[in-house]
Amino acid sequence: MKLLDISEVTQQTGVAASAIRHYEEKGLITSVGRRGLKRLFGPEILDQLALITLGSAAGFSLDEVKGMFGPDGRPALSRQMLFDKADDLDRQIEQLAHLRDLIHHVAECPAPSHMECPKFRRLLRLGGKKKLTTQARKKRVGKL
Amino acid sequence: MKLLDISEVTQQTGVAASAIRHYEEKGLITSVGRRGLKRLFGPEILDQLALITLGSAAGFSLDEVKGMFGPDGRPALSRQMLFDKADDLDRQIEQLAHLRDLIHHVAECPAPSHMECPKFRRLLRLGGKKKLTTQARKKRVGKL
DNA sequence: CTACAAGCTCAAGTCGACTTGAGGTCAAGA
DNA sequence: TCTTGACCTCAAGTCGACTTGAGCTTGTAG
Repeated sequence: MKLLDISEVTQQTGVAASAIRHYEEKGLITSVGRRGLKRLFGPEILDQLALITLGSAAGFSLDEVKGMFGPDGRPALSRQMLFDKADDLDRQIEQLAHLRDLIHHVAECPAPSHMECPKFRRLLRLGGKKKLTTQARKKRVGKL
Repeated sequence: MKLLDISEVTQQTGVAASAIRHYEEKGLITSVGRRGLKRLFGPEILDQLALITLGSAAGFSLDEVKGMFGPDGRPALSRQMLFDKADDLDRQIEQLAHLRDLIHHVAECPAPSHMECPKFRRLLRLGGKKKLTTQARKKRVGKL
């Protein structure tokens, strides 16, 4: 079982070293030891980081991700809270799909002003009235 | 055609007055005039705010929303950029669906540690390798 | 006419998730 | 042994989207 230093982890996951340290500080991950000052991680760190990346890409805060599946893999959230989160995700998905349709329409519709296009307004009316039971957040997911 | 003051707009849209002023300052919307100091808005503001809310709920920055459909309704973005954004949304949707499945599994799986559950790891492996062509951001979408 | 609630402006603050920078440490190669 | 480069810590900074607070203005009800 090979131990990885932080540069190997960043290489294999694309997660910045500063972010990894940040996650450790917040208790989302733990290093298995040190060589001198340098952190050493077990191979499971790769899955854990994939999970953190996925969770935060989906709009959960680090604290929420931590609650969903902590470093030990045991969720700190109740079953009900997890189901609520899954429902939130479904609503978020609906919204995204809705916006995607709207954007497609904008790209294709010849009307000079979309607000005057009845189809656009109809699409617009469909969305945005449901409440989320837990917070969902959004931040930069990726670039170019 | 009735004019609305800012409190009526917040009432009908749920968007805070401070946010509305912020959007105006950033050029996403414009008020049609003033009564004394107080801003007056035309009824189209309701659709415009719905659009802004939807767009930013979907992870776009205010600048991006502004580009997608400015206050005049004419998109400042090329058709290609719009299609790219729509594709990004599709990828984001995939990720969200993926995480939802993972969370459902976490809620239902009896394994003490998810990292040891083969199904969990299989689900985990499926996601998180696609690139977005434009930035997608995430922020607070709603609460409770 | 006067008071007041509601809005206004402008500057500063907040929050989350990192990033950056200064200055320090240390394992390993020459 | 000496040097170096990779890492370290800790404090401070950044970014976006607002929110908050202080102090000012004004249409409208009494």
